Amino acid sequence: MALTAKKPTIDDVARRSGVARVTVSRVLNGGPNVSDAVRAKVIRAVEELDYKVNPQARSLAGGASRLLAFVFASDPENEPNSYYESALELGALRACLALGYQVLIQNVPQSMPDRQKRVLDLITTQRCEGLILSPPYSDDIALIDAALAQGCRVVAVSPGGAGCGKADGVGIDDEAGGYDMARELLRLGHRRFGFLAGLEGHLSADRRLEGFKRALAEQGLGSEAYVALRGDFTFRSGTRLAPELLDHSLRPTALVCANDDMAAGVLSAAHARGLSIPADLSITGFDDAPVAGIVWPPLTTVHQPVKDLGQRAVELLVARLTGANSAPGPVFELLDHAVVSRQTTAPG
Amino acid sequence: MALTAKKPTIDDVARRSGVARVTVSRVLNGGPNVSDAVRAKVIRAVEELDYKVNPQARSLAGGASRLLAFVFASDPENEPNSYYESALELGALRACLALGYQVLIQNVPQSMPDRQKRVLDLITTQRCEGLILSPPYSDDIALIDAALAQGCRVVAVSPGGAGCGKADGVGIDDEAGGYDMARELLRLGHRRFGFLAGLEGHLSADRRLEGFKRALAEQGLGSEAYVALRGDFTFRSGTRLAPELLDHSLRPTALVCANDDMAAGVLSAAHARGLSIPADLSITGFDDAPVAGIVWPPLTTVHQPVKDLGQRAVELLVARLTGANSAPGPVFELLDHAVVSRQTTAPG
DNA sequence: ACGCTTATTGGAAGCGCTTCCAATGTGTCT
DNA sequence: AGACACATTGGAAGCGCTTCCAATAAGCGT
Repeated sequence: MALTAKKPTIDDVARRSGVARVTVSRVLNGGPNVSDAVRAKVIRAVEELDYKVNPQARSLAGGASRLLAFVFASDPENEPNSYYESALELGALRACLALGYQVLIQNVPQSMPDRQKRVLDLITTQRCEGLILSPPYSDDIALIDAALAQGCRVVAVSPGGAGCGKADGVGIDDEAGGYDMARELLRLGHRRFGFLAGLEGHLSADRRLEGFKRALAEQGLGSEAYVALRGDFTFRSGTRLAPELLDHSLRPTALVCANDDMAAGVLSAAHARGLSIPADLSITGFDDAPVAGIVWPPLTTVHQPVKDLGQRAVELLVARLTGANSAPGPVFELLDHAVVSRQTTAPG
Repeated sequence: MALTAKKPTIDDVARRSGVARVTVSRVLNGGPNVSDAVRAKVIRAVEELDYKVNPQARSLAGGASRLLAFVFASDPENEPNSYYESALELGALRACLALGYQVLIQNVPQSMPDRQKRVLDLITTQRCEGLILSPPYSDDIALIDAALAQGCRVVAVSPGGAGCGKADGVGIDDEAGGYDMARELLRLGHRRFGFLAGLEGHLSADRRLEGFKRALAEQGLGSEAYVALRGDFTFRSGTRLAPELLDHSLRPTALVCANDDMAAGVLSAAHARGLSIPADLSITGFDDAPVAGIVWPPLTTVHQPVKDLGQRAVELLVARLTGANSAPGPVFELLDHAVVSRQTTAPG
């Protein structure tokens, strides 16, 4: 096996460029007070040697690990491939690449008994400086507080409630998303609805229901106009719960789902009982995941820029870490959503 | 903001347990030659202090970063959520958690001009000790050689060809998978086929076509019995290429796809032109991704244990790094596959 | 009881980098 | 011209850990 020549160190660069180690360090970190001539010399030496800083050494000396952690909750056994989380991760990865940070992906199912400790240990053990929390962790105040207390910055992705008060956040206006979707259905003439909500604790998803209710209320429609059930965001929970919604005495003409996977499940169940979609029943999702375009007919849904959420989350975090953002209170960044009308909705 | 008390160091533990720093280090690393009494004392001190080793310091001093890199190719713009890669990643994550390693996820689209350098830089820059290559990187001999030359261990996931000769690997027998699927279709009486292959360079996916051909050949069927096209593994490429397959003069009665996403696309296109599946046309996929159960009717496909592939990949890698595996040549681990007959296949 | 090996412990050095602070040089103000 | 600010450089210390090697204690045969 070809033994690798030892990697060049900062001292090699210093020697080669005829300056002190500390000067090289300054150049590497874009520090001030370096003359152009010296800077050029150093940069040339770096290139000639193909020198790369050792992040471990830098972290040890400087106290900054440039390590972020992205925590998501989905249970691999149930949901091996949640679009929402994959896309968030991809966005985070992309931003990290651009910013020179690294992100440790951590999958901590809600079902784990010691899940909070698990996340906190990650910070301690790996020396992560920042935490990106996806739902439902983004609403876990105790966790956020604990992380903050350890000096770890945190950003919540799509927090639904009070989480906003503690940490920075990114998200869309889920309430408005639910409202917009309901408005569209009302416009089409629907007056009796089924609503398939998400897992308990996912506050942002619950806000979709609230927006839905608000739109109904504007038309003078109250709780007599809909029946709501809770699924777990999976396709299977959609197929499982669809019958209960469809057979309800209310006889809904439209089924509104808190995400696309469940909507796909509902759609499948509707097919199975021979319903013609959208003629017999309108179905809507949320997220605009790939599955929305894959099912037949393609799903009307609410688009949200999930990849961008992941990206902005990292950017917010890094802004805090570098001090670029020194706002005293938490900042929340709102991204746009939009109803995408495809072919599972029709006049009711 | 509550300033965090400084984290305890190994010296704190040493002081507290009344031994030397080096002894604590020995206990922490499970080293030999530590008396039970001392070991117990140290462990107690560690617990009382809630001490965690600093991985950066350990890495700097010991030269082992315990960092792995997982490289995947999908272009986020096209395929934000490939089941195959997500599942691989999840498996890798799980194994890393168990083994005390960390994995850096790296998305390097094939379209990047300097993709190989990108991957190698990752090793150098982040000091990764091991590389997990998913297709098509698992067949990139130049990349594998370069990584190996840098002293980085590598394991190829589902290599299709010569990659096996250089690095350790895990995978299923893709050739047999293609063969088995074809056998099933032949058994159902089909004699004219369309085959939707994957992207060029994905050698393991190509082997599925080889297996398919072998099964046909066994029945005396040659190239007159099928028409093959190349897609890019996406749903969209399935819908796009389906017409060409269906309208071919051969008039295939079964369409065999190299993965489930494309099969779902083909299915969708078949629906669009009013075909009744599987009565008018049989369609099969490969992978047994969630989408296989989501489309209507559910897809007949070849199951492969993708999560396990990711997990075993990490385990193989770590075995090399720790010396647990010191086989002179590369080892290849074969996992099981199985045809899963659902409802897109019927007698032809 | 003596020299020997073997188990257990600790001292010291140093991984590659950043931090703090002192040492120069250069220009400006009065 | 002298004092002073400022820009530019380097020396030294040390981040928290592991490695190498020396030191001591304990066990054993004869």
